[in-house]
Amino acid sequence: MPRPERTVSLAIQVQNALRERILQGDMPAGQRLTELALVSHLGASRTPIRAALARLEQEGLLRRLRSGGYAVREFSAADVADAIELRGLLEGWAARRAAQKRPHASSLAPARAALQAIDAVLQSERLNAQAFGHYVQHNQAFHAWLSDVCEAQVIQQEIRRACSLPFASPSGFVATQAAVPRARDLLLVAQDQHWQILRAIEAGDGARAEALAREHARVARRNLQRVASPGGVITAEALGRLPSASTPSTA
Amino acid sequence: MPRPERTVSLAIQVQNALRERILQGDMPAGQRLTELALVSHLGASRTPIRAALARLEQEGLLRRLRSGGYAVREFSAADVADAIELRGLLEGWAARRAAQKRPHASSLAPARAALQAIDAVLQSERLNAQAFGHYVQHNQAFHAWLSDVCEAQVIQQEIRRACSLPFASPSGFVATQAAVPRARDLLLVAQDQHWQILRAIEAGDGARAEALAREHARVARRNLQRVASPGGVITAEALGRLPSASTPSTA
DNA sequence: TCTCTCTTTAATGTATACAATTTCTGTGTT
DNA sequence: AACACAGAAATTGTATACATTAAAGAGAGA
Repeated sequence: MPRPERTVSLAIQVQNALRERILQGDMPAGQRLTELALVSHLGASRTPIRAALARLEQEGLLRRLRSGGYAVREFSAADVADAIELRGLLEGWAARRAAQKRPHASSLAPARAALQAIDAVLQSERLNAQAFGHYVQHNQAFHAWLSDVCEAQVIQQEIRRACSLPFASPSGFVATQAAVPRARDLLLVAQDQHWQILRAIEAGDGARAEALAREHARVARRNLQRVASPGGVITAEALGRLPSASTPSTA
Repeated sequence: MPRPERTVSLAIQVQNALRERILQGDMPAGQRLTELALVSHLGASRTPIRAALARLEQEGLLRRLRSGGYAVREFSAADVADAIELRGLLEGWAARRAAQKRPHASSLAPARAALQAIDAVLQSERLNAQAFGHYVQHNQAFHAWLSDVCEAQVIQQEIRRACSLPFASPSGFVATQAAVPRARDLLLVAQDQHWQILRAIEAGDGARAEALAREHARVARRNLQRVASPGGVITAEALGRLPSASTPSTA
């Protein structure tokens, strides 16, 4: 019997559509989003649009204006780096907690499966777009598993929030790496860390698991620095079609 | 010239009123909140009430129901403990970052002032309600300073969110301690940690600052365990008028 | 008596009209 | 020319009617 085929509410559709457009860079950072303009662009009425805007603010993609309304949030290179480190911090906590809980082998199985799949992807020396897609998929699975095994609702929620900023998500910069010559080398390093995190959890070594997860996030930060210009400022071109990261308003 | 006397929107008023009632335990954990019921209770129309509900969900006090609508969120003792540890994790990050930044003496001044004020409060051997009030006030000031000096917007935001759960806030259990016989002793320990955190930051010792801040949060966790019953379950009576913590639905 | 289905009820989702506030603009004065 | 003020436009905040969907209950059949 098929699932009842849940129709998503208009508000969610609007939210997704707006997120897409913001992340694609269609709306420049700092720009104010007026509800009426969105009404004419998206077709929905103000009510679901208001709801979507509120949720996108909570997601971190918009910021509230003092006088009311919202604007596309601006991210400096420092903000992006901090967001990535935040994720590392939380995942590190999750890894330590998971190690302390001494999970059964059955709990470890999905992680092992995800990592074996990544191993398979990385076997070929040259990676095409499809290979990157597979990497992203199984990478997400591993990180999702990591936030699950700690069995701490509160932390899971924060990890989900931290990863909602696309450039902070575990696979945030993988797509941009597709163009980089030595892309595979970076993924190999990350994958080695994956295995070591899993082994540390298996062995009940919480401190090591935490340290590894933190270091693992720094790989993403290093990739960010490859993309950013020497001055530490992210240019729109450098980020390509990724997030709405831009120069901070003060600089 | 006085400030323009900003009138807060109805939605905010509703949000505050609802938060108050939830935290006072007027609405039992798990209870569904229907908009129409709130309309008749609070006088506002559905629109601002919907907005308030959405924001309270983001605050963590409500949870969304699959079928739509919201219910008062239930917190287990484990949830509360995790929330406290999350705060310690974030504040630890902030402390380390602050130490790495080597802040000027002028930046340290407000922290020193807050701690000296706490010292003054703790000098008397017997603490009355007013003394606890002062402790809470300056304790909040110190922790607010801690999240400020790290100068990382992203983290500040998360700390604010983590502290919005009242039992996870730095002063969450201070009020409940007022009844405990040796209350002052616990505060003395916490205050010593405050000074050591400040010294570590001053000395640029990031690792020590982080470890201290993490340990500092564990003081709050120990206080939680004093309040919780032996089985690890928080009873409504034990928590008194504090948060809407209750037994989890599964147990 | 149980269960399945249909009807009824109640709740949320959406659209829109109105109110209040903010922001811009043009004009007048100094 | 600079500033202040008033008015108009635009934008968000609020209320409410309507649509849609989930939940509850009644009734018939097994």
